[in-house]
Amino acid sequence: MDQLKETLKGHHLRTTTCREDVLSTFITKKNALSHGDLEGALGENYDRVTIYRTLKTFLEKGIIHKVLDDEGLRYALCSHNCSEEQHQHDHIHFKCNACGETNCLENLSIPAVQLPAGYKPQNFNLLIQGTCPKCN
Amino acid sequence: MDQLKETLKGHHLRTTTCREDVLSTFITKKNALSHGDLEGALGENYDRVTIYRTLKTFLEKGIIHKVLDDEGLRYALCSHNCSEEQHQHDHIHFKCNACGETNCLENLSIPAVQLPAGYKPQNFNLLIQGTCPKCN
DNA sequence: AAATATTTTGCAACGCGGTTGCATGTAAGT
DNA sequence: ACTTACATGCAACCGCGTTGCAAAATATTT
Ligand SMILES: [Mn+2]
Ligand SMILES: [Mn+2]
Ligand SMILES: [Zn+2]
Ligand SMILES: [Zn+2]
Repeated sequence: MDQLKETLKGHHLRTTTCREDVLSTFITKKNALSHGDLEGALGENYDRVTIYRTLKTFLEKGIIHKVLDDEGLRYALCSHNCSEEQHQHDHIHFKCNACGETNCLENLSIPAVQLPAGYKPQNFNLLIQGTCPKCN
Repeated sequence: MDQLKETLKGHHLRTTTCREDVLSTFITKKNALSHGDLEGALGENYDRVTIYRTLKTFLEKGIIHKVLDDEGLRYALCSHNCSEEQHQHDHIHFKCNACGETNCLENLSIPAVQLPAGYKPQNFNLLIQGTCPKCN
């Protein structure tokens, strides 16, 4: 059975060509993608709105996660077993100021910080900007 | 001499009532503010565009810095001696999911991380979301 | 294989955040 | 006071993202 269809089924989603193409794009390009990137990659095939809705659905079902950025949101594949119930993303994101790519550093977890009394942390987002190995 | 005027002069900016009011709003409310927050606070006094331009100018001159957010950008006062030449912001930002406020934790610097070979880091942005002391 | 129920898509329209051009108004230096 | 450089308001515009609704596609049942 097709790998893409299997992933979609695994997250309780109907297989549609748009979903397959969006998922496939995330897999082949490995960096974080904005809606505009996808629109560029998938061209005239799908309506803008459909891509927005696909991203929203993928977010909810735990297929992708948001990546914070100082200019516009991006999305990246969830590597591990995220689902509708649990998203876990304490890894670092790196944005290259030269090529503009943003990537997940899946192996690097965000270091713990000692917050002042009264703060109850739940989510962590660490974005490091600089130059990536390719542009070095 | 007025404190506000002095700050503006110090960053080589002309004193205008809009700039004074925006700066004053940042000082009295202590949390990070969005453009919308300022529009709400300053009401009918100024055009939206003027507020946008004031924020842009303050950013460039080192009076405020951007604060990352999972939904829309915010801005906060630069505490130390930022200028046109140097912005230094390695402190942590905390966003409360209850009251919605985002604050600078100026005393908490972002812990160093060991990046893989080839990555040259320049900027760090750490956003922690959770519950703040007030909403605890 | 056909019929049905349910979800997904495309289209049009809209709202919001942010930018630009240009004429007018204002601050600062002389 | 006069001049110059900068700041503001207004109008128009663009891009991102959302919503409502009818048509199309998918999954399920017969
Ligand atoms: Mn990631
Ligand atoms: Mn800050
Ligand atoms: Zn790069
Ligand atoms: Zn709070």
